[in-house]
Amino acid sequence: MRSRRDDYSESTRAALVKSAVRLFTERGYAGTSLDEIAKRARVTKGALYHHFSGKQAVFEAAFDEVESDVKGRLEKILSGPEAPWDRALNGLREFIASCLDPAYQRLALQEAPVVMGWARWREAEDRYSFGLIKQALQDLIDAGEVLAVPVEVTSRLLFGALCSAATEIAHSTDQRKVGDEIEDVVVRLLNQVRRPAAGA
Amino acid sequence: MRSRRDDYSESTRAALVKSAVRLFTERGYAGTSLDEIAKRARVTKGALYHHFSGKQAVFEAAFDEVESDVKGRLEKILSGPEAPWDRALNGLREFIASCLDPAYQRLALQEAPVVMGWARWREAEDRYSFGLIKQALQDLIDAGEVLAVPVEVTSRLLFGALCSAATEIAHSTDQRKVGDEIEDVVVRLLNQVRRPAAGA
DNA sequence: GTCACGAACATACCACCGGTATGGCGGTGG
DNA sequence: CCACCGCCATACCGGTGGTATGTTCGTGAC
Repeated sequence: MRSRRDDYSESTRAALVKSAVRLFTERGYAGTSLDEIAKRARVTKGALYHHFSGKQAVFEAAFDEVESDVKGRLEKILSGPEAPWDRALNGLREFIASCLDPAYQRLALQEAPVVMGWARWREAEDRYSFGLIKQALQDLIDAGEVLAVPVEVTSRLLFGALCSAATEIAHSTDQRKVGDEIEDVVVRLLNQVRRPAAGA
Repeated sequence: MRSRRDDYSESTRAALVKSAVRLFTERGYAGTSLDEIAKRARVTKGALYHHFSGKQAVFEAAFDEVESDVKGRLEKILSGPEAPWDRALNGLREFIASCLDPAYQRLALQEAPVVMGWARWREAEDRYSFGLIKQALQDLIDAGEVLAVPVEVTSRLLFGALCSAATEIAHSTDQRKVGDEIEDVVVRLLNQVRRPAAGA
């Protein structure tokens, strides 16, 4: 039976993660102290170290929090009822939109590879956004919508391009304009590799 | 007149930068202490703080060191006597090769945006590799080799894709195979946007 | 030659932060 | 009702970035 204490414990842990996401997004990993994270969650460092093994673990929890959110929205779109090509396109737009979230931008895309180490980050990304992008590309190929390409490296190229572009959008003064430009270029490129038989 | 002391000073500064490049590459920015950097250069932290205003400044000096190297090699190729299309292709190969250098990989591409802050990093990149890529793309458009595209965002997409891909290559067990795959995909994409009149 | 001066360092010290050890409070199961 | 233990607070330590101060020695003026 789930006890009252379990509720309390989970609540403080969630508060710590929420606090960590906020502060890591605002000041970065190196710029935020554990005392600040704990203080914002109205506890002390002792509580933090009870729930997490260290600063890295706190970061990874914040990372999972942010990634899960994006993954959820992407999954919903990619498993929709539309045609494969349209699902991919909508997924693309959704991913770009997600990248505009400062938390996802800084935590998951910028700092995570440095803080967690590239290998661990890549492993984690395989279970989140990158994994979905790879899957979407594979689906397009299986459906005969696009020419056969090496899925792993192509999705890696696509992922890198989108992350870089999204950062550009996020920091530009006219987000709408830059966003449209990028979507335009990507769609044009995708249309180039689209199989003639499937196209208009 | 250049004094003996100036020689000494420049020598120790260079030794500090070299030491910083080495250690930042091996252990990352957060993982290396200023004492270590100074020790490897056979001086103390006092000397380091005489030449640099702080840890960030040391990192930026190391960053400039690595970037200048890559920029030099790229400039040589891009300003060669070959046709624009071939120069671009050779530049592409050279850039991918440069990305395999652990120092450039980790320092300039991975940690720099986090350590220097994205805005400052972007500003610096405009004067280094990214600036050259953007210029190369502009040249291709001016020469009528490829379709007109928004240069800024397209080169950003390309740059992001290449960096991401290069990291993938660097960490893969069979670098040759993955490298060839990536070059193949990129060249195929580029050929898609190549103007029919200019192509074969 | 020598002497004062300042650049080029070395040394000593401080504040802060990640991490650990220990103490105490209160919900929970028996 | 009580002993236990999870949950959390407090106290403390080592290391690190940064600063302030001391020391050496090449340099240029006389």
